[in-house]
Amino acid sequence: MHDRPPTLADVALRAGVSYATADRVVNGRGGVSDKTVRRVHAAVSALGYVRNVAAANLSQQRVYRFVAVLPEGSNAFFARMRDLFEVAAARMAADRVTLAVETVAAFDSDVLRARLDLLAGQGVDGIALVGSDDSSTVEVIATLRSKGIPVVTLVSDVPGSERAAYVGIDNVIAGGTVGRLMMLAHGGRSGRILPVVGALSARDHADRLQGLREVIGGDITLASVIEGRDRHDLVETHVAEALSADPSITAIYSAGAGNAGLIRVVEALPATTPRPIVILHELVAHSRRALEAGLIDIVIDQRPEEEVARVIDGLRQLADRREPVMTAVIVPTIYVRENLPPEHQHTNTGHPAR
Amino acid sequence: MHDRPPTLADVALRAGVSYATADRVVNGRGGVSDKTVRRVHAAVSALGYVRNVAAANLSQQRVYRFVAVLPEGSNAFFARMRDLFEVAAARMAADRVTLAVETVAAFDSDVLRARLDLLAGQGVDGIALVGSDDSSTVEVIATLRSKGIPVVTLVSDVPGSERAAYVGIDNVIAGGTVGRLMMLAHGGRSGRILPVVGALSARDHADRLQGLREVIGGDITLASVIEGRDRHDLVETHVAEALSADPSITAIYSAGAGNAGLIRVVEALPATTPRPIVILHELVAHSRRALEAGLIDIVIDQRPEEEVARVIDGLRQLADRREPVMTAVIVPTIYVRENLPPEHQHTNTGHPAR
DNA sequence: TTGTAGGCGTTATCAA
DNA sequence: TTGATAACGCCTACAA
Repeated sequence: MHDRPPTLADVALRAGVSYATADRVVNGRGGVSDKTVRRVHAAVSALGYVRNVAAANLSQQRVYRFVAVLPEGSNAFFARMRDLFEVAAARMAADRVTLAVETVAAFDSDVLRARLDLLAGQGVDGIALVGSDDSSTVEVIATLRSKGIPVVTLVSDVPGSERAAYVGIDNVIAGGTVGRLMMLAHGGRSGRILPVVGALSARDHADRLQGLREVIGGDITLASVIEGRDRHDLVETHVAEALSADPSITAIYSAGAGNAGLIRVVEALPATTPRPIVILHELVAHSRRALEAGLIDIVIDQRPEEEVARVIDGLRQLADRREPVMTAVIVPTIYVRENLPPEHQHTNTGHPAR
Repeated sequence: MHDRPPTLADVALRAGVSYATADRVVNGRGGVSDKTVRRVHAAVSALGYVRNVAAANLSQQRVYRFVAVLPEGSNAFFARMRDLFEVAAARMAADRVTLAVETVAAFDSDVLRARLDLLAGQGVDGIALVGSDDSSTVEVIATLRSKGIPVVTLVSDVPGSERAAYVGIDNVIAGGTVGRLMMLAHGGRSGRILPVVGALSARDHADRLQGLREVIGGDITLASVIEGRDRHDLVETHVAEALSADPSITAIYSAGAGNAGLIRVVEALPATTPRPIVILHELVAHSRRALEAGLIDIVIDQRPEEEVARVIDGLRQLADRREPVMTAVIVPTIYVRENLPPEHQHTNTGHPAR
């Protein structure tokens, strides 16, 4: 009735071999005769043996050491992500897995490279990093992989690289989603969307814009793109100018950061005319408040909570060399005022501590 | 540099007591003098000792036995959920946790009770079940809890009960979200929403309607509610009637199941007039296809994948008597045509196998 | 090519 | 009130 799961000892017994031989077969260590191999395999499937990962790790004193490398700086989104990693790290101590969160200067691939080389020498079992497009990053990932250290790209992929997996959204899909919502919100009427990005050269922003273009149609047009460099001051002035220059604008889509500036513009708009429809990315403190205040309509979010969970799960699987289950890309989630998740406790300010 | 995490032996050594004594203190087994207790606690925090769960479970030959009880029948949503549980169960074999998925006749609390009583006698470590409102269920949960078996309610809560946690969406929030989207889609114009539910007596459906009511305003009104008993044939005829009887209807919100019927009605609508805005619940085969075909606008989904993950994680934590982290309710997710997740492999048909 | 045995960190039993 | 120690299932060094 209450039979415990079979152990390797059970398998060995049934196959009529020693424990060590059964182990050699099961773990493919070689040096076993064909006849024996078959006997052991038969016993394994007859008994339904499944290796006990916990016991295995215990015997090896296996400690998982993972590192997440995030861009440093004052970005609210990555501050949130850092929080999430740290909370997760605390929860995992009892499972003998450590997760260190590091920050490197954003967009400086030399610094990143140096840091990763260092980590490679220190017995790290897996690394998660926010990808960037340059070839230098591709190389580092290849180097790490050759040393047996799997790399998972996070938020932004490094397509040509040997990363084991990408955890993040598809930005074309995200932009397309925004497009659909814009269509819906215009309800067949004509309209003009003002697109705001950090820079058109940024891959993710460009992808989002492309997704938007693919979906909008009918009487909806695009105004010329504003590049706000993800800085709220620049976003503020440029958007304010664009709105006063072109009264036909009915909607704003901000594909990048610096949205505090955009929100200030909307807030300052005269109450006489209906404000434009506003959709932007990432649920952070200021976008949440704007949504609650009715200043903006929709926030499209890449769910950092889910991303963090997947990164950790994925790294663990890779370190265990289990079948990599690694499910598909993250689905961008749509927040309106009514389905906001409960507010979390904020720890990292996003500003460098020192 | 590469120091392994401290073990209880390290703690004992530092506290100047035997291993067994340190164990007694750490696990609160009593029978230790105050002085000693303090010494051990001091050592624990000095060294930063964290109990190694894997080793503990190994020594106890701990095998987690969880059971998920789902309503049987031809509901596509629960078929999907069953799939998800089964996939998760397979993945967990190596971690010595078994998860059996059972189905009981929907809405028959006597059958449910009998099944649960049986399980209680069989050494189950935790149960997930889809709640229903009746007092009988409240009692069973209390009984299980008194036997030390934690219960997690899933999809539908049992508020007055002693369930350890609820994993599911807040249906008022879900309805409110729909309300907001309806407002957005009408863009200030007037409109009339046709609400479709399974039954007004169903708690979740009623909650969704309430959420909707709380948000809509302006020139948006509600037509009288259709009760379709979650049957696609009834939904089909009633919705068709309502639409032809009231041409002022601009939108349909289906808070329940039986949406295949609703979709057929929309499909058959004359192409002369713009079709109504349609929002419904749960991403399943037919709602996905309708979204892709442009027959409906939005699907609001409770993310069964995430629910299953949380149930398992929660049950495990409860069984381990760790701090129950159990995060808040699931946030209903909004799908449009563009952000559909990749289609999954379908296993359970939703129809009883025999 | 095959077998033996000690150790991983914890629990629990038996002694002192 | 305290201490010693045999499991638990697996890995691995060593022996045959």
